[in-house]
Amino acid sequence: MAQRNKLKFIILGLLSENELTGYDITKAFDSDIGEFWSANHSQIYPLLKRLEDNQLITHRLTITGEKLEKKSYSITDQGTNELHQWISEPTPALSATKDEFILKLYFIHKTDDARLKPMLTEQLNLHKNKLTHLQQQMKSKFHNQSDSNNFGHFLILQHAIQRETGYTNWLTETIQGLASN
Amino acid sequence: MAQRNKLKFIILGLLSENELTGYDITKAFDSDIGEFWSANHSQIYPLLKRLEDNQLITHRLTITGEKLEKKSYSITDQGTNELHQWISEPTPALSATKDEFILKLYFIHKTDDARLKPMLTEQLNLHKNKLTHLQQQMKSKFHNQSDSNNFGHFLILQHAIQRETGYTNWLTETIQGLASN
DNA sequence: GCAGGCATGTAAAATGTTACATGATTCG
DNA sequence: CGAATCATGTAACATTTTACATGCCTGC
Repeated sequence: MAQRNKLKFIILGLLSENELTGYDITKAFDSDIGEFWSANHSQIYPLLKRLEDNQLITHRLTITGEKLEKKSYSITDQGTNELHQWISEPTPALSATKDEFILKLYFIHKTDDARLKPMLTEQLNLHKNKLTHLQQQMKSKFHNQSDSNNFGHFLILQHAIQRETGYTNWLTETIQGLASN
Repeated sequence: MAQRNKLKFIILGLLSENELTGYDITKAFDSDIGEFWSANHSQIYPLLKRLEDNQLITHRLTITGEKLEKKSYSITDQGTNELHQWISEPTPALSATKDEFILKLYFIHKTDDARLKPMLTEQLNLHKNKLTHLQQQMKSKFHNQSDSNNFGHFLILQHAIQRETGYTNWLTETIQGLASN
């Protein structure tokens, strides 16, 4: 009975904090949530409609300027219930971490394969950049200590920083190991 | 131009090592590759057909026992080319790590939320089990030193062990932090 | 006035999951 | 001889990505 449709709960979760438009939700995937989930606006708008049909959210219309209409969505009691039920129920499945680079690595057999060094170096740069970005986020949002009102966000940032640190260390050591051959 | 259809390359990669049936490929996702990718047989069989139509693989029929037919697939030169082209080209995108537990955590705000401890403990058990499993794999496949003919596999196992070690450490420390409140 | 961002949607295609469906072989 | 595993497929559905499509607002 693995819970599918996680996007539904992301939307409910975001709306449980603030009244938001589809556009706002789309943007959330470019920043905060983008660290650990992705979605496009073409997926979000239809889902917002469906959630409203199911009475988990409602919206009110706002006019910006002369006539630009915004739909500001908010969560209903029923939506809040479903959100908390989802959070409370077990999360038993460890879904495979789909990392294309790791996949490629799997098919490299020889220690002296010439493709190894450039591949590892490329990934090291990517993960270093991500780590820097995460550390900046941590600094700007929590000034290095947990905010008692956003504990979960603090924890996942801490976790992501720890993960990227481990990833870059592993890459660095592996590259060094190659060089000494 | 992000390369999609990674399953295609997993199949090509597996077939570049051995002649395999669809059933064998399906099983590979329960063991080795299962650590970092997933796929069902209902996705594999149609894709095998499509890859054969595109002349990247071929098959020969084998009879097991009296009449059970097996299709043993092998890679063609063209398939080998595409595989190596994929491995050689850059892997620039860092896709978001979709972890449902992390998602739930994001929507927990208070440090004293009663759901935190059971959630973290559940995940700790899952990741400890995974770590144990990975360590056993490492032992049985590489007896703690890299096999010069499966270097990539060694590296990704090493990476996965490092990742799960970090994950369990973070969970353990977070649980301890809760207890001291 | 125009470029970039705000704002909302639909369509088509690809990808992935769950369920349905069938039959053979091996081992106990 | 029956259960587990080998072996291959299709159908229906859900999810995700890419492209198409439109129009307003703000700041320069």
